[in-house]
Amino acid sequence: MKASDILYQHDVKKTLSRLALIQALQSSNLPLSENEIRDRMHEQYDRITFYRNVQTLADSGIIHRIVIDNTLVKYALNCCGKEKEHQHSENHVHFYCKNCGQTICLDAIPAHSYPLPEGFSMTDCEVVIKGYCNLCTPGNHA
Amino acid sequence: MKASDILYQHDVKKTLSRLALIQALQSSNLPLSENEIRDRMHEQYDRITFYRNVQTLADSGIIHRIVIDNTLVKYALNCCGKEKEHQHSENHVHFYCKNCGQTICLDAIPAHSYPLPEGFSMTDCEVVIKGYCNLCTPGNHA
DNA sequence: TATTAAATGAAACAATGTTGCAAATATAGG
DNA sequence: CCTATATTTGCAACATTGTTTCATTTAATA
Repeated sequence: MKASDILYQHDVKKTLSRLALIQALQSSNLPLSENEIRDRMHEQYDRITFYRNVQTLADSGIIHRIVIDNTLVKYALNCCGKEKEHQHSENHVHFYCKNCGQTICLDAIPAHSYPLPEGFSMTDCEVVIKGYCNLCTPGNHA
Repeated sequence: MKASDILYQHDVKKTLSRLALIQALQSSNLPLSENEIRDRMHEQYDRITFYRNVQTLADSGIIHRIVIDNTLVKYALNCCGKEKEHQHSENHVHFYCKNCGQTICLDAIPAHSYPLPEGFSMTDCEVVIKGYCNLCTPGNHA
């Protein structure tokens, strides 16, 4: 889907930096870090605007934030760039390769539901699996 | 268990700042942030030493790190201060209250195992559930 | 096209995490 | 107990990440 249509459908103002940010994410089928997005945005990248826009786009449901650890955050378009019309499930599982850094949205795998203590309520469940991808798992030879 | 015994059993050198760090965590039955630990360490707290020691103690299996999000990390003793002798399970579930900030180790709940794509391998599974604790859930009146 | 509210980008700040290095300290051996 | 040695500590300086204020620019509406 066109970046401008995504913004329009989510009732978010169309600006050059937002279009460039969405297009950067669309140029990859994997979630990207700020640095990876910056490299794809070229001149359009401004750090302060970036922080504000990822907040705005996350709030409006266009993208989601994946916290790999306290020093690494990745961003991904909801619906992962596919043309699916149905709303992206917020609570799916993410995989991070500790060797190559590749991050994968396992959209097909919903986060398991865990029993909470009496009186507690849940709004989000974030699951990050760390390990090695098919290319980096010892013993696999690509 | 005494802090010095914990260090000895894990073959980590006994120093004042490590003892104070462990004792700070022992003084709470909930995981603590750096600031919460700092307040409990008083004069013994030094920021650089703190970062190095949490790394050392995590590597040796004495504590574990809970990344709530990119701007908030909590630390907890393995075995959660209880006198259990068995090794703490690395992959349990954590709960974070979005209202009061309280973080809870749900030690009894092992992280669910998720199917990975062919050729992938897992080393860690981090599950953070966010929501509201019993005191902060709307509708509950303490 | 003019109006208005929102978005941008610069500067300055705040918080978090890291590295190099000299001084201090913990353990092991005598 | 004392000395030797390797580790730990704490300072200074730096790097990265994220935020706030405010004047200017831009997008959407009438």
